[in-house]
Amino acid sequence: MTDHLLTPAEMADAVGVSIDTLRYYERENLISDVGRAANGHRRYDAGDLAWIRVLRCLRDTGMTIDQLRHYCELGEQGDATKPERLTMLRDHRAKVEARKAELDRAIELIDHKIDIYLHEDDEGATS
Amino acid sequence: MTDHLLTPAEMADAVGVSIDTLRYYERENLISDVGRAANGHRRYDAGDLAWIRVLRCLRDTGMTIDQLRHYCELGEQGDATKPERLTMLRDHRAKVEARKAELDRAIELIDHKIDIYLHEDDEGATS
DNA sequence: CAACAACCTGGAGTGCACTCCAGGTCAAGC
DNA sequence: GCTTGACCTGGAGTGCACTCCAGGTTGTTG
Repeated sequence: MTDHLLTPAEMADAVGVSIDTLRYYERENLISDVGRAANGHRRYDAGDLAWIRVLRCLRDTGMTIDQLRHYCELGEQGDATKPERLTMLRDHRAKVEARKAELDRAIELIDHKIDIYLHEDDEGATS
Repeated sequence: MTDHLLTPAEMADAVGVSIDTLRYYERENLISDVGRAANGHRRYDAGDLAWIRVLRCLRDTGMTIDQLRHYCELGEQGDATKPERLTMLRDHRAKVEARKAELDRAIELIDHKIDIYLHEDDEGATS
C-alpha cells in the first residue's frame, strides 16, 4: 500500500459519491478511524479507499445502511465474527443473483411489449 | 379476454402490491378508467390486470412514477405517440441491461471479497 | 491583509414511493 | 337491527438515504 492520503474531495471523486455522503457514512459508523490532517480535515488512506469501494458495491446492490452497519460492527468484534460476515456476503451475493434473474424476466416482458408495438396493426387497447 | 372482474383485494393479490398502492397508482394517473360496481367499489378487468403487470415490471426495474405517468399520457394521446412509447421501452430495456452488467461487476467484487475471507490466515485489515 | 477555497460541525430539509388513518357507505349474515 | 367486512375518500404520515445549510476555522494567494 502506498502512503498517499486522499482529501474528502479526492475520495468523493474516486468512489463516485458526494462529500456529504462520505460524512453521512461516517456518522452511521460505516467508516471508522478516518485520519485527520493537522488542521482537522479528513485524510483517507488506501484501506479506506478499498473499504469504501466495497461499501458502495454493497449499497449499489441493495444492502441497506442498517445491514452495512451490522457488517461493520462484526468487523470490529474481530476474527470470531468472520463466519457471520462470510455468510452475509454469500447471502447478499445470492440476492444479487436473484435480482439479476428478476431483471431477465423483466426484459422478456419488455421485449414482449415491444413486439406487440411492432406487430400491432389496429387494436387500440393500450391504456 | 374473459369478462371476469377482479376486486381490489384480488387485484392486489394477483400483482403483488397493496390495495393502497393500487389506489395510489390511480391517483397518479398510471391506471385509468377503472370500472365500478353498483356500490362504487372498483372492478378491474383483464386489460387492467395486463397493464398493471407491465406497470409493475417497469417500476420494479427502476422506471419512476413520473416516467410511467408520461408513458400513460402518451398512450392516451393515441397512435401518433407509438414511436415515442417504443423508444421509451427500448431505452428502458437498455437501462435494465446496463443494470444487469453492473450487478455482474458487483458479484465479481463480492466474490473477490469472499475469497479474501477464505484465504486470509492473518492480516487484520478488514474494516 | 482581504478574499477565497476547502474543509469542519450539528442539525434540518428533501424526494421518492408508498402507507396509514379517520370517518363514512353498503351488503350480507346472525 | 346490529355487527362485520370490504371498500370508499381526502389527506397526513413514514422510512430510507441522502443532501443541504448556517456558522465557523484554516491556509493559501494576490
